[in-house]
Amino acid sequence: MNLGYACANLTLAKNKTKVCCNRSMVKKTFLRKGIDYASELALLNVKDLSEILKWNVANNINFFRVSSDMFPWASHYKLSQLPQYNLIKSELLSIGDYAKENKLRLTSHPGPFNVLVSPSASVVENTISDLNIHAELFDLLSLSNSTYNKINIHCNGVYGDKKAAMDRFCTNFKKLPENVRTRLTVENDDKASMYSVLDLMYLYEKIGIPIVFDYHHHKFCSGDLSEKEALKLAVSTWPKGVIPVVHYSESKSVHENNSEIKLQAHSDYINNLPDTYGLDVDIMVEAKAKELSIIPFL
DNA sequence: CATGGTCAAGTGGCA
DNA sequence: TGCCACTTGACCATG
Repeated sequence: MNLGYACANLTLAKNKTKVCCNRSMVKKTFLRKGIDYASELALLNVKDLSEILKWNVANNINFFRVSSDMFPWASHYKLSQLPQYNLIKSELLSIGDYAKENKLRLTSHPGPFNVLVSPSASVVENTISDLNIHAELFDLLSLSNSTYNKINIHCNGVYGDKKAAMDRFCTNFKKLPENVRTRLTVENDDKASMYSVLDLMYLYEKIGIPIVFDYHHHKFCSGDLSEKEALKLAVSTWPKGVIPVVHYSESKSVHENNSEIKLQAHSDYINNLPDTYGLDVDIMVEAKAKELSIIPFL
């Protein structure tokens, strides 16, 4: 069992050097400075990914979610067009080697704008483009073509008919290149009207895509399964030889005893680790305090 | 240099 | 209708 955290390291971010992997810019700046500046930021982001992974190794953390914002405005150019592409490429290659040597599990979680179930062709197009960028990054890192290095998404839409939406997911899944398809996973949602683990089994049965179980989301969308049942079902969708990933977080509203905050929002820290019911899983902790939240449990 | 308004993208729930 | 929440606040104009 490995514990991991997502995207950013607060300890390093507070350094004078401001280590971070999601330097970006607003639209106006992108229009003004263009791909040259995007390249500079991307190179800094990539170098800092290396710093974070080194810190992780030094602190016995070998599970980490890579930021989806490594390349600012990446959907507007090909990575190979970046002026510093060769430098970025070689840096990523060496990070990939480092990850392999140290048995680091790297995953990703593209944002809520990825909607493979969308009835809109342009939304699906943009989704495919974003997923491609994630896969290209993973290829440059020489990460495995399997859900060991998952690219995990939600369905992100229902439109009044889950089955029809999931059918579109299956259709669009077939349009994805191999380096995305082999890594793609789906996660249960945190709204009752959306996709429970049980709902997502429909996708698994049709296209064999593994399900990431999120403990916190399950509380809001159980599909009438107990936590144990839903976890076991999700774990059963993972291929042999790949340890399933689960997500764990706690409610900010409960932590801070503040009913103004939505129950779904994530707390800074966690009080417990989840019950894995004897299953071997890697736990991605989604807490605002990032690495600080898991240190007590290592 | 500190700070507050603002920021690409999709969706659903809620006040 | 507009804000919040979602895997992560960061950028940048202004004072």
